[in-house]
Amino acid sequence: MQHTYTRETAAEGVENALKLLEGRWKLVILFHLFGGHVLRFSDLERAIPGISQKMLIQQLRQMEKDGIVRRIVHHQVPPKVEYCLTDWGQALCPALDALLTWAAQREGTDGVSPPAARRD
Amino acid sequence: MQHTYTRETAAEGVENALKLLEGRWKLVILFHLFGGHVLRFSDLERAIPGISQKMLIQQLRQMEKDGIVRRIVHHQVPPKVEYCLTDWGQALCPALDALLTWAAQREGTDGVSPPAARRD
DNA sequence: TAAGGTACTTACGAAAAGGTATGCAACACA
DNA sequence: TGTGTTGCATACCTTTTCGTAAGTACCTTA
Repeated sequence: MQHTYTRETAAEGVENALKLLEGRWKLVILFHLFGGHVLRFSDLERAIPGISQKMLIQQLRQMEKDGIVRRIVHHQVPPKVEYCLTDWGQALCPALDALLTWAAQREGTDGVSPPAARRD
Repeated sequence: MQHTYTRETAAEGVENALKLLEGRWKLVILFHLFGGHVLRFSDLERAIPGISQKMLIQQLRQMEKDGIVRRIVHHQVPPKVEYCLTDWGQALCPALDALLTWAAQREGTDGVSPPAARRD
């Protein structure tokens, strides 16, 4: 299958892709699930210091709705819910790798002299 | 040169890379400059319907500070300022392509049934 | 009967991002 | 002297995002 993009549709496509990854904590969660890891809610909570339950569930739910994360509910008491990546979620790896590679190229390619510290 | 990433540093690296691309209009601007295009402020303004001058200059300035965009000032009256990508900025192409490819894989890989329309 | 563990939900407020509107400096031209 | 062009800067407001804190449902165990 082949796609042809105009400037606008390409920009829109990437924007939509980025929207799925934006949001505080999403990438941290993703990288904890990469590699086929299956983690409980409380595992993630413990693994990611500083995150609140609200944020954790919020980001997980969005990624689930977006088809990146799979949610597995075990009907027990006390409750047990596990999270892992979908195949499509796992397929993110090479794309993120490309970004990482690009970021690493920063020094040496161009005459970007200042350290360019962003103020957020 | 080789990097080894932990879950955390990889997530942080990607986060930092994404921060450079986040922000309304940035990708649209980028895709207008890809291919070595050199555009004036007013060209971009006209090329991107809906953008305000404030947003345009704001995003351009950030990308300039981040080393993605180069700003060329011609001291004339009326003023003439041109914008183009740095080499590093151009190097973004393959990474964005990887994202586009990933996004296009959505259907067919996994059992993501609903169209998953995001409410923004 | 009370305490505890798990996976959430909800209310509230601060901060950041984004949009609209207006102003300004410099000079050329009429 | 007044008007027009270009590339911004600034003030103000709305919307979205993020963080904190508290509460809930369910059943188990002491």
